[in-house]
Amino acid sequence: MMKPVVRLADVARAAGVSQGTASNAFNRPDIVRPELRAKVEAAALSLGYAGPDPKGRLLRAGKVHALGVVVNNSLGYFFNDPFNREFMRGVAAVCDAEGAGLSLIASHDQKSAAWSIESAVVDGFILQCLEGGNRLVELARKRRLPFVAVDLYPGTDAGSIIVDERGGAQAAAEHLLGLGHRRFAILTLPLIDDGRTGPVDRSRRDATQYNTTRERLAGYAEALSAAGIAIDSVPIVESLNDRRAEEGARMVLDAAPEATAILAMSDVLALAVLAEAVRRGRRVPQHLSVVGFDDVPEAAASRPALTTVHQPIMEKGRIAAGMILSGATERVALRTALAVRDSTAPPPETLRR
Amino acid sequence: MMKPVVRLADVARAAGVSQGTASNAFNRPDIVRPELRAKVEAAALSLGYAGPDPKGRLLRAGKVHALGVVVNNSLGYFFNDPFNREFMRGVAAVCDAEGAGLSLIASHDQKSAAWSIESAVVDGFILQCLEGGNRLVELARKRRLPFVAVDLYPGTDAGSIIVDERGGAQAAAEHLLGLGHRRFAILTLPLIDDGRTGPVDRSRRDATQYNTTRERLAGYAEALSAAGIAIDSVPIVESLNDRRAEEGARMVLDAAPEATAILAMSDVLALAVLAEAVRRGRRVPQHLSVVGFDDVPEAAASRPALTTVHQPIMEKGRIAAGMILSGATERVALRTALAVRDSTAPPPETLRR
DNA sequence: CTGTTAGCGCCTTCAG
DNA sequence: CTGAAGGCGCTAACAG
Repeated sequence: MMKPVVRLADVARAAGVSQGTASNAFNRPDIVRPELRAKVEAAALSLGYAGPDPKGRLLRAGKVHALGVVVNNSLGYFFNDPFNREFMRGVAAVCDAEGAGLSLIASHDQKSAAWSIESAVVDGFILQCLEGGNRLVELARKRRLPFVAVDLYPGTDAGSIIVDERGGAQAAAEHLLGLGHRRFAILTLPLIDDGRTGPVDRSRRDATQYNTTRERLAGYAEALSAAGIAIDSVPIVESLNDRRAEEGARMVLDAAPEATAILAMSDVLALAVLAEAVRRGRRVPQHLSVVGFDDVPEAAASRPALTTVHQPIMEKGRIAAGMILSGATERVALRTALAVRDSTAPPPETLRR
Repeated sequence: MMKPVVRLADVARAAGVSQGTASNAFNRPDIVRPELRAKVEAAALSLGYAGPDPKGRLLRAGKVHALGVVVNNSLGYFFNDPFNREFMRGVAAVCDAEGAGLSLIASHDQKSAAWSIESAVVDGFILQCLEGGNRLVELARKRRLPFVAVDLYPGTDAGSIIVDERGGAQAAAEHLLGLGHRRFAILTLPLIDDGRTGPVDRSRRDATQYNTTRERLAGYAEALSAAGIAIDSVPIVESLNDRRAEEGARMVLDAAPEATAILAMSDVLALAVLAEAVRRGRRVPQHLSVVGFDDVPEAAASRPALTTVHQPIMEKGRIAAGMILSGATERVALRTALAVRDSTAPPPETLRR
């Protein structure tokens, strides 16, 4: 007794109808005579027919009605990052509403990424490009399916959703400057895809690979330099953006013990700084001001609530999914806005330079 | 210029080889003469061929090499729940390792669930059954694909992964009893799929639909009754397990102001109680002990660190994914273990009854 | 090594 | 309303 896979033709034969009619009985029950339909259903039941196989339908229909979200990290990391979670809520909302499927495509190593993208059964891709997106763009392009790049502008042949990273970063720095801070340190997201962390020198800074990081750094630099503070004089520490943000927080506080304000390039990093400050007995915002970036849900819930640069994360997910499912792939630019909360205040009097 | 979809046959023709050879050039490049292969590649390039279409391959191969995770909530909720996240990390690890795809199948309403399950292109399903799993089991069974139910035993025709819920709950209650507590309250996960929250009376308790909830309640009841405390004398409050846990925490503390120990049926609920206790100025564990269930990563990181019932969440995900991908669907039972941390202590002297 | 051929399972014209 | 037939795009088996 091997595996007598029963297919539509079998059901049709057993029911004594043609295959076309059997198909209709399943897919458009209303147009087939009740009597026949019942016969088909009975046959299906007695044969143990599983219903029309999506694989066949797929090939026939051409369209899959599903989208793939390509993640350039392992899914484990992906699910732990609040930004991604929020983003996926937006994507999922649209998929839910449209009844579309959602495939997760992890690409923790280069080969597997290529293969996954080549063989994903989807109508299009959403590329999470925070880090290392260019590779993914190339892969997706080769597949000749619509795709939209998030946080990266891949060219006119594809969609993209970007936010005003630079303006947001600038606003963050200006906010601190306005409060009277003069001694800064920057805790940055990775600049280069080599896993290195720690203090960043100028040559590394100039070699920045990642779009988002570069833009945000540029925003900080612009604001600071307008206030007469050269970016080269500001300690910059590079950190990974997962649990290891803890280490980054330690490093930046060690590297710039005299800083009164930390520009953290993500909320995950900023929250890690908050936690590390507590550990060191430095009160935020009385002794130290911290500004994040992204405005993930955790930012508003932390104590003190985090001052950060808001970007419409869920909205990005919604737009991205909508673009893929509708087939239109335009370029969308969204704005950022500073959300001032409780983690920033004027520096201690004695430290105002 | 409509849509000149180019397929393998076109490439083959253009390259002057047979379709079979063209196929080999892509899928088994080593067995085709380099010269011909180059010709095929050149033809593909000039025609703009996207590579073999997975849809065709799929139908041919029969196997998809992908699994579907069926979620009976909206994905938005799903991603916010730490239990699910941890579980998915396990699933994702296996998919990563096996190069398998991962589809998310949300089923926020009944019709969409049916359709999603019927039309998912996967080799099998993982059913997250914490709430309302039976419906999903039926749907999956109809599809005649392997599936494994998590936290539910669907019968011998499918896989299942369950943990010793009852024993874990019992251990939690016994721990508190051992510390000297006599005044309890229970904050429970939903009993019935009707969205109701608040105090639970006996008839509702007896009508409990959800397996996990029932087992955990039974565990609490057993331990308490062995200590001479009738479950009917213990205030039980039902709460949703998302952000609305906050409300549940408020309700249970209102309903049982004199309780010295709260048995929370999940860590999400327990953490909400911790937060609410802070708001009310009740110190944990000095004034109030709290025990959770699940041991999500947040439990160990909270302050105070949460005493809770550990279950191997990620391991469950790993096992589930492994079972689907290997085609073997057995029944697996895992153990729970109490993790004693800082949210439990003896009750205040004056309140030891 | 390469070419030919036969489906994988389904849906949808088109003719009755 | 029903039946017959073609083809979606690909791969594997077989014959050269």
